[in-house]
Amino acid sequence: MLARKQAEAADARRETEPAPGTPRLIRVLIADDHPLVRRGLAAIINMEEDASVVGEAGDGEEAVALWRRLRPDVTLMDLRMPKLEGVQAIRQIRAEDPGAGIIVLTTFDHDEDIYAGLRAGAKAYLLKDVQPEELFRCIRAVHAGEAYLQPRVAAKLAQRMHEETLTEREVQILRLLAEGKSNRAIGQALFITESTVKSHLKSLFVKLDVTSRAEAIALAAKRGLVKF
Amino acid sequence: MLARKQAEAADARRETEPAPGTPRLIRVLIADDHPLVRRGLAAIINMEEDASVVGEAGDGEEAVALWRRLRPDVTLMDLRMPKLEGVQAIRQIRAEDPGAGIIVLTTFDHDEDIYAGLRAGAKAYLLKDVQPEELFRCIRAVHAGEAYLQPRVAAKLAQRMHEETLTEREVQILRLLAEGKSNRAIGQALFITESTVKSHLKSLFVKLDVTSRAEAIALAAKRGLVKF
DNA sequence: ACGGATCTCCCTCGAAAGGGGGAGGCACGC
DNA sequence: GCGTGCCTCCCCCTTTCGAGGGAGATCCGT
Repeated sequence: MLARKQAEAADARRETEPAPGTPRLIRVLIADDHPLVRRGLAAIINMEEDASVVGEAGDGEEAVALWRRLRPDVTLMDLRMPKLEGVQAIRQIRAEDPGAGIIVLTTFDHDEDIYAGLRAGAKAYLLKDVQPEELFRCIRAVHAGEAYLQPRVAAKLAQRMHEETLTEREVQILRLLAEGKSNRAIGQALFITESTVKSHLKSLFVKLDVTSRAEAIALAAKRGLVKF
Repeated sequence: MLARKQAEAADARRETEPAPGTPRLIRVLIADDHPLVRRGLAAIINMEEDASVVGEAGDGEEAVALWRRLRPDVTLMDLRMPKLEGVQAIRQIRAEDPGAGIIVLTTFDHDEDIYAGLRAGAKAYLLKDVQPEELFRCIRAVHAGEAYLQPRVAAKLAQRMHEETLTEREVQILRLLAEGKSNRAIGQALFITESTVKSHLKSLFVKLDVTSRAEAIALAAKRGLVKF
């Protein structure tokens, strides 16, 4: 698998390429919707002796397209991006190469995001408050085929295991709830009766351990189940 | 005022200082709680010929302290930071030098944040999705004593003008509401009766143009009036 | 001294929301 | 084929909300 990746990489060398002479650089692709962050990350990664940024993507679609062309060793992927969410982009990439080394690099420490990111196939999940040194360590680890988790992230993930998982329907209802809709409006939106909505809400409240819809919204926001 | 700033800057040259020979560099201080972002920003700013990052702060307190020591020409300030919020840090700095050039650089485009940042005395408000070129332009503008607003930010600000402003009490109640508290609980928290809470809620609903507490929470979250 | 804004508290009343139960249908896995 | 989980809908009942009024107190700027 490694041999194959190297071979494909050889003819795909295009894009930003600051140090061509040096042998065996870790080829990094950056996907982040903030140009400032992309350029900043690229700058500090390129300062490292063993890594080189070969491409930058500003949204999920671009990330997948660039990954196909460049076949980077490591992809740094933000989650919240236009056009295609990071999680979806990861799925598409992993569908083509299950061994692809992808690092989620984001500000969100919601357990839901972490879980979704890793489930999609990311090898590592880093919060943007990491020290640069830790990022470099992570890049090298993923390049070597290893997984990498920050303690904080691992703790969040473990915590999620102990939490009740909501059904698809419950999440739908929770989202509509968070938009401020009434039970009746939720029912109309989902083509079910108000009774059914209440029924779902009941189990929802039990699972989230709350007693009011307002509490439910607050908790859902904290966990990243709904986005504003 | 400019002359004074230059004079003070002369003896304060310490910290990170990559290009000392070149004359009249714009001396930039970065305050952001993400080391990765700090280093990234510093890297690309230092690539510019006329600017140089002289210091990096990881929280609000550090930002104020470093600003005192370094007296930079321009300060890039994130809003959400540990220990001391960006807005507070801006206030403290402006209290010492009303002419201080401060640029808010953040991901939040909530009108409330924008308003608070500029009211505190920032000369510019940039969203992190700006192109690096625009950031450089902004730094130069602020260094020249000018204000700088992105069209998107200006639009948000204009929009806010047409919105009803909430009273202090109403904001307090809105925050407790967003935590999922009942009217009674809110009353107990604020040492007022439930009737009074309802009374405030009435005007709150009218101002926000909503009909339920859930809607109010959703809207407040969108506007940045409450943080999760 | 005045209006205006804000905060405080009170009333009623109908409409939602929440708590307690039960129950049928349906798909999925063991 | 039988349980299990999920979705659907129903009942009753109590509590809370939200809408409609009104009203006194304070502070502040003019």
